[in-house]
Amino acid sequence: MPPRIRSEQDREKLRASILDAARHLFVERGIDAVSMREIAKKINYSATTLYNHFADKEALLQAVCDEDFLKLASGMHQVMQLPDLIARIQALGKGYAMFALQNPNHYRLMFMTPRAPCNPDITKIQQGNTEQDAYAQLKHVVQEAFEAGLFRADLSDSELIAQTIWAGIHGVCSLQIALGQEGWIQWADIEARLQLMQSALLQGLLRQPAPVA
Amino acid sequence: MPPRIRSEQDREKLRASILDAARHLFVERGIDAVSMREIAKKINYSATTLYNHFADKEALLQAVCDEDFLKLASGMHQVMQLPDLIARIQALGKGYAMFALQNPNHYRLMFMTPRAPCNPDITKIQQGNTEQDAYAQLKHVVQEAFEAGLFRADLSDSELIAQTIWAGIHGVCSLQIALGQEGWIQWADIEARLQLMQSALLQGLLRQPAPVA
DNA sequence: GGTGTTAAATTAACACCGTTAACTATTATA
DNA sequence: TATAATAGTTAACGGTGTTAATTTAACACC
Repeated sequence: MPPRIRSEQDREKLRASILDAARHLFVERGIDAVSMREIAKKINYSATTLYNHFADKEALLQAVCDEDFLKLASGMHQVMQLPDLIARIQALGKGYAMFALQNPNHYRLMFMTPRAPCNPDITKIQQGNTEQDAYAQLKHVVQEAFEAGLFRADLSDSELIAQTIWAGIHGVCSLQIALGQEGWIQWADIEARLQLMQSALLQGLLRQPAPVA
Repeated sequence: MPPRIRSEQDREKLRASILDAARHLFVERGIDAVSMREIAKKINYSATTLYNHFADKEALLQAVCDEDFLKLASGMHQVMQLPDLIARIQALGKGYAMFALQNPNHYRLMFMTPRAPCNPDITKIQQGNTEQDAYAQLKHVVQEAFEAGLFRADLSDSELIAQTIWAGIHGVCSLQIALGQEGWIQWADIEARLQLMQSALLQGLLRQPAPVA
């Protein structure tokens, strides 16, 4: 009932703990199944307190997403050290898929759920900044490979190439997340599906015949 | 207030009109944003009447989905007449993508939304029946092509191949549906993305070097 | 030390949601 | 004509996101 917080630092702490609680519940039970009241109860506050830190549920969701985008991007960033361009693309795909499959509910929130016609400018992420935007990293390395002449001669748009690679990996991951439990499909092993998507796409896009698996 | 319906036929009619109203609203505003009360109001009934025809919202949703699956499958079925196997695969992909992009909210419901751990056996669709199951059709033609020796020699699992092709097309469509309006991505033309995904995948999977676009 | 001000947190309330129970009015049948 | 079944209704329950009004405590200042 009293203000338990006066310092700006403590305020940040509470904000973070709201985000944490929300993230845990979202991951555990999915997005729509979690109420503001539950999130609040988990950290022993009343629901209305959340509104002192986030405008509404959508904004809270967006904040959780932002953190996840950063986490994904920073994971990717490590991989960007690899010297070989093709190996780098492959490692990006692998890392991206790992993130998706290990955080299916985050991934769903981030890449499988259309939100406000377009994400308003509420997000704190600097899109295009390779340190914060995983897609920008893929775009960058594909661009490098393109300039090195590694792609088929009839391909003239490196952004289109990057988007195709992204879509391929995303397709495997998102089908697995959405329908992986469906009994009526005899899913092949998810590793095999990812592997084949990677190799087939690269084989189809690269000038040189066969990349090393 | 009175029973406006006595014959079994009229009962079917009402059921169909509920499905229609639900579909329209879902397509218009998305799934979660539509309430049972709204659906009912649209056909001038009270909300509880819907429960005489469908166990709950989930079941109504499932019924709408079932109809869409059938529609998709029957669209695919026409294409299966094409004599050339590769052309058939390409046409399947094209038709699938058309359906997805023209019915984004249906598609979201069908392939981008994980529901009950697995879709219970409530569905009326006969999975595996090529007349009712679009995936079964793709599987079938890929199997044929596999047996005709059209794929790379190191590929030994035709189901894995089919799932990879599906994932590729699905990846392009679902990214478009979920993020197509996002301003921070300079999306290439959707037709070009579909085209490249098709040609690159086939190029990477087929034994013969280049399929005809 | 008393005073006002400000900020954090709470309770109460609103309008809506999916769903169930109880009820009403009509029809078919006996 | 009485009875049973059925199609539809209203009322209600517990839950949702969110807002308004209110309490409580800490601070700044005279």
